[in-house]
Amino acid sequence: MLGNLNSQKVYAMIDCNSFYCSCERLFRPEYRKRPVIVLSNNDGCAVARTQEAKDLGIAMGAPYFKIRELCNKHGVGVFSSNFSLYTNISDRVMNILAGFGVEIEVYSVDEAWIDITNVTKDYLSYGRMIKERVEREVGIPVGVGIAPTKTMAKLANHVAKKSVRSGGVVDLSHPTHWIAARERVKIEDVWGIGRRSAEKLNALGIKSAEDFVQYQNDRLIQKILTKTGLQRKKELDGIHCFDLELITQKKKVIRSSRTFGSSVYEKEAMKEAIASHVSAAAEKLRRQKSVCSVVAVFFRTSPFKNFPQFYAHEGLRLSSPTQDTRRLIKHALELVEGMYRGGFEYKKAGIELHEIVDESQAQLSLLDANDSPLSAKLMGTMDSINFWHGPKTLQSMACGVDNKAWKMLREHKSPRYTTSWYELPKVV
DNA sequence: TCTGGGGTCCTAGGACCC
DNA sequence: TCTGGGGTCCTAGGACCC
Repeated sequence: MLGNLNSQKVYAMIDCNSFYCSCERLFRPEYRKRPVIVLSNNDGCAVARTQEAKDLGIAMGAPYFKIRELCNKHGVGVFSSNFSLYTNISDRVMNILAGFGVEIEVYSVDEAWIDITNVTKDYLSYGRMIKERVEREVGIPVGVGIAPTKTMAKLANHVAKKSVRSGGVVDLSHPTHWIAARERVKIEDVWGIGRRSAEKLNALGIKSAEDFVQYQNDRLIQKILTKTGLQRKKELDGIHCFDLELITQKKKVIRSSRTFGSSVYEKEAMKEAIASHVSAAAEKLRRQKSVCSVVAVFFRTSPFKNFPQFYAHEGLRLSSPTQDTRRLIKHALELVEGMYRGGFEYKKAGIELHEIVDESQAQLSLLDANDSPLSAKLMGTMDSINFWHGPKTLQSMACGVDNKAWKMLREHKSPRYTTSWYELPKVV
């Protein structure tokens, strides 16, 4: 059903350009015109690239050891990821967007939709104003896509990024420009159509977003792409299927995992790593005021290596829900005890918390001790110490005291310019 | 030497029950 | 001894996102 015209919405999708790289550039003006990349944890691979870096042929996810030469040769600015900086800059951008007085869905660290249906009649000018203000007040360049559905606003945003002529703002609020825009966008660049689905659609002769919309057999589309895939197709033709999600949903699964800085060969080191991951995940769990009933542990060797491989992943149900780091560590370490096999070179480990529910609606167990009031107090104190004095100021002994062996490598990390008094930028 | 991390949603298929 | 259909719940795995 199309719904009547009065209920027609207009959304703007705002997306920061090469977000992590743009954050690094803020404090390093000498890189404004030069290629910049940001590396994943452990300086493993490139996870963000500026246009100049893309033009050099640096692919998303390219392992750093394979592109190091190229980077040196072309004077590419190379940075380890600095998430406290990016989150902080992201907050500033989102605050400005929220300040326009409309509904907002923060979709990721660098993207948001806002509902601009009733704030203006001239959507294009409004989009330009949004772009101009974010760039002036935070210094991060953004693209703006405007359209009656979320999926089409994403598409408009994509066109805005590619088209120099658009000046970074594309308005598809009116159907006149839909066909031309959809013809420019490859099917694999449509939001929600990944590589696998694109291959299947290509086989049906669907190459562009426009081909997709024109394809008549919706039953087949649903079969290939599932229900949500068909909804995306409709949204590309202006039919509203997805509302803005205004309330941040609590996580249903919390995961903490990491590749080791250097390989782990000992069970004790593995236990320290696992305990550290539990600590991080449990802190997240408490921050969203939840408890969990299942903890799972996994670890693995490197799939890129020739040597004997081992992968283990096991979960354990607790007798009652908890948010107590100590209890979670205890059970996670029991799992490690049972799962660990010596004689392998371990490269990665992590934990997951499942069956997460609100702490207020946790089932009371009469047989087993729930987290006691004392536990809540202890955890609360620990969280606040770590908040004010920095992560890991206070932690369980199980996490180890000197775990250099598996700690991650971050050789190119920029200072925490905005979140640490000790690392403020200096004006000289 | 060196290849990320953290999520969500959907479906198929098995187990089980009536 | 044999045959059926329909419903629900759970889990594993695929696919996608940034």
